[in-house]
Amino acid sequence: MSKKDMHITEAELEILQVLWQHDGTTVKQVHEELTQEREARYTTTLKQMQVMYEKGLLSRDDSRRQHIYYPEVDRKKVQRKFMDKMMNTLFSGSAGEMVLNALGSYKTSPEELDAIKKMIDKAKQTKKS
Amino acid sequence: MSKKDMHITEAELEILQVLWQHDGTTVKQVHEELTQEREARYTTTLKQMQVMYEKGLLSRDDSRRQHIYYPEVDRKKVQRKFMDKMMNTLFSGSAGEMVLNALGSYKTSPEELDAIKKMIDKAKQTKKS
DNA sequence: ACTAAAGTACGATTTAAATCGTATAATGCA
DNA sequence: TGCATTATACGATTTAAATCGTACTTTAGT
Repeated sequence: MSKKDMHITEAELEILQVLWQHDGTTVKQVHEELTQEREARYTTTLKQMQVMYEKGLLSRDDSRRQHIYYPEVDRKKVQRKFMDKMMNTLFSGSAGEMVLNALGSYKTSPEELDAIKKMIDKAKQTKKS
Repeated sequence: MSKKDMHITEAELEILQVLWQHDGTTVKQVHEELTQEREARYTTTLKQMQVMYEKGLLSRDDSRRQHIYYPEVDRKKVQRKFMDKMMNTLFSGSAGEMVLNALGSYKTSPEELDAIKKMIDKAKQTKKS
């Protein structure tokens, strides 16, 4: 299965989230972050990361005893993939509806609001010219 | 399990999507819509809807032979729940990041862009006062 | 050199979701 | 009435994800 259409599970997503935030992560680190949210045995986390490694979702440096893992999938691409699915199954394919909903539901900082406005203006600009 | 924290699966979401678009739907209708996307036996769809009915996700009128199903979960609430999860596991909890990403990735109609702008202005207004 | 501590490896099990086949019931119509 | 058609009911199976226990390995400290 190509990495492009690889199915990423819930648990895998949680692990990726941790890995994306560091530059090389041990199983121990990941496990500690995960278990702040929910319970799990250490070997469960370990096994999951091993499976992800076999699938090619992660790479690792095993030259030392404590292996160091790295994400091998691009965060932006994964975000995109999940957004696509959500847009299709929950917002009838409308990005606008999704965005309106998000802005209506969550607090957003003024800086981000400005950034969004700029992005909209840019999009309109492109359309006009 | 309360409907509030009920876990909704992928397949269930697809079925809900169809039901939300009609005012009462037969298994046959749902099945026909689903199989435009992917293959499945009729009894698979039927069984899924029966399970959803038992879980309370759907209600139905079985006074006639051909049962009519209705969604019993609110679309907005389900959207919200899935967005929450996505925001947390993929956008580090930042709605702004998610919105910027969505606007950058998908085409959005000028009307919707205006609507979004209005919403931003309203949000800012609230903040100031 | 021995042992405790801290790792990884990996098969086996459990849990949950999705799929399907077969039985049965109701309906319409020749 | 009898039969083909179109439904639902539901147990059983398959598939996939997540979890865990136990065995083994490496390292550091004494």
